[in-house]
Amino acid sequence: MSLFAQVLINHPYSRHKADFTYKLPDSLNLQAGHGVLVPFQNQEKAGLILKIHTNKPEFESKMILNSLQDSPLLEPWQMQVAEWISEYYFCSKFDAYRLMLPKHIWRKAKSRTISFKNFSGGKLKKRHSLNESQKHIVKEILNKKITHSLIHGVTGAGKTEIYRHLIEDIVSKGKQALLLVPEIALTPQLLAYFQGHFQNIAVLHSRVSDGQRAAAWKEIKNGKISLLIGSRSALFSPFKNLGIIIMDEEHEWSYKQDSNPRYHAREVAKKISKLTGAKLILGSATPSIESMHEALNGDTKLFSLKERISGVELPKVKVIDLREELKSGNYSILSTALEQKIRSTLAAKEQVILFLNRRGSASSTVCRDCGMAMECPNCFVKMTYHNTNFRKKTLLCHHCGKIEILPDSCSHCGSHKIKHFGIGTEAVEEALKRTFPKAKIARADKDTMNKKNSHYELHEALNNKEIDILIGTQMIGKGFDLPEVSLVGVVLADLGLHIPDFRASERSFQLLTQVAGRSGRRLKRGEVIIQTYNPEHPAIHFSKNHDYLGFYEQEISSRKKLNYPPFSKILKLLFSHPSEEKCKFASDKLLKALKEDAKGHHIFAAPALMPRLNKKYHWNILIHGPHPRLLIENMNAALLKDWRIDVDPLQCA
DNA sequence: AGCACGCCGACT
DNA sequence: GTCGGCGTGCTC
Repeated sequence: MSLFAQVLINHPYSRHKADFTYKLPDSLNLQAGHGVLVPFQNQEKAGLILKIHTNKPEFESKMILNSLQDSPLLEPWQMQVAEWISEYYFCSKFDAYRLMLPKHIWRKAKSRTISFKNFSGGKLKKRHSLNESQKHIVKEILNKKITHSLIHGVTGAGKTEIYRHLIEDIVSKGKQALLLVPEIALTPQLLAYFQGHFQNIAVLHSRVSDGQRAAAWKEIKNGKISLLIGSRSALFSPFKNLGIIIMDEEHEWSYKQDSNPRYHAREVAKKISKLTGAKLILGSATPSIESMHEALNGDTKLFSLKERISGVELPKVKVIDLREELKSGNYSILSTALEQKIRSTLAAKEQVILFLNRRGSASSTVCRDCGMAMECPNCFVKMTYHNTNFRKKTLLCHHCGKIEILPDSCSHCGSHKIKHFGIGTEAVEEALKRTFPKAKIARADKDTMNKKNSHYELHEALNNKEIDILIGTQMIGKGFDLPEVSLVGVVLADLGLHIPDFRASERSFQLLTQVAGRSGRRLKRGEVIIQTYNPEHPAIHFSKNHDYLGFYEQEISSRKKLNYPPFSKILKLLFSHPSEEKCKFASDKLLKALKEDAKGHHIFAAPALMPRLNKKYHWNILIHGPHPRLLIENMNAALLKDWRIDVDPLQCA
């Protein structure tokens, strides 16, 4: 009986039609997962065998020309993950399988072999022994019955040591380990930590070159790599026998991809864990509400580390009510208390970190005669005023990058009365220079951290005490382990609080807790001062007492009351077009079709939070309820053709 | 997405 | 005649 193969072809048309049927030649021993060369139109194209069967198609099928490699490109579990991703996230098989296949696979085999950069060896490190609670957690997690765990551990509680012991155990059993990190900036220090302990380590993230990626791929596939440290895409590496997936900082939003396919690494990791039998360990000081809910009510086992290994207490947090500050006549950026505290910290020769989640000198620029605010012509948002040596008197759009010189008169009425409102990191830097002229002050935001070594250099400068006060955006919230920092100040905690998104509060709490954790990590108890106009807001109130569980309880009860995830599901549909009319029209049409059979779901259409970006208008439809996917699964494909689909969106504004 | 095929106008 | 403009439709 003759055999046929369903082949996914490396051609953009595969986005529309998933696969093509080819005849299997008797001469080749092929199976699902094999890369092959096929005739397509009158060319030769690379493809991937998805399935082999005996059903003779109605049309005349062509013959597979050759196989590209001796053995299948993909492990069986990878193919199942790709199929699942394409179904669950509503993306084409082409896009789903592409996640698994590095670019080099499609190129004709070149003889040039790239030497693989293996981050192993280094001098063997002295082993710190674990404390009792760490030992207990390692022992429990290694218990066969536990497949999913969540480690909730305060900053500095020693999660990394736990990870190391878990990995050691898995590797000693001849299995492979995957350590996921939310961003590249965190890889160097984790790598440095693990290098002295493990023999064959690879690192994989977006900045690794194609050649190195291809080489690492090969070494993971042949089982030589025992530990892979990487960002979310590392999940798709061809592990032969994966034993453990550890997801550090599991609450981080960067674990969700914001382009097609919009997958969440945590959900993919759960799927891979199920398919391969690998253990899944989530770790965070501020677990996502969803993960904590699952740990308290579902099949995930919860472990808590309440104390820092150094024995140093968590920092003392003081909340300053800026309303009172205004009443007492202080209109400056720094409250009296924060200014005094900085002064005494500098006097004690200790370091200060200030945090403000907005860059630039001013967030809006307004004509005081006609009231016009300077807006970006491409994106209808206020332009941010920048005034530094590097960028003098400039208006910059933070969304599309449009730059304009600040006009000396209003383009609308000609008035010269132009004023800036709202502060950013540049403004804080200026204020600090005026108030503390002798202090060494540095700023860390997207504008100053634009070089490859910026992170490293900043870290070095801080460690060598070349900086007394560092002012920065959220990028300084993670990754710096700075023993000399004893004061952290949050200049304005309110910025993220009022975004119309049900996760705004959770996000603010995580950010504040993360930033506060930078203070006094090793030597002595640190201090944190949070300036805000909303001292009673839960995100601020609970971070003051390091009360994660308190925050969780109030947040989960509010989610329950409003029927938000994890008690329901959300699906977001996105449409963008240069014409606002087209957006409205498309939204109306789809909204109407969806509402015909809403199956008890809330559906609403609205312009996106940023209604116009880069000369394009953006509209969203949110479907909210028990099973939003049911509404679009059987929908006429033509209606959804121009829409992008975001399953379980993080941003619901 | 490409690349054929095809049906018209301008040109040696 | 025939070269080439790009509009339409197909790819196992």
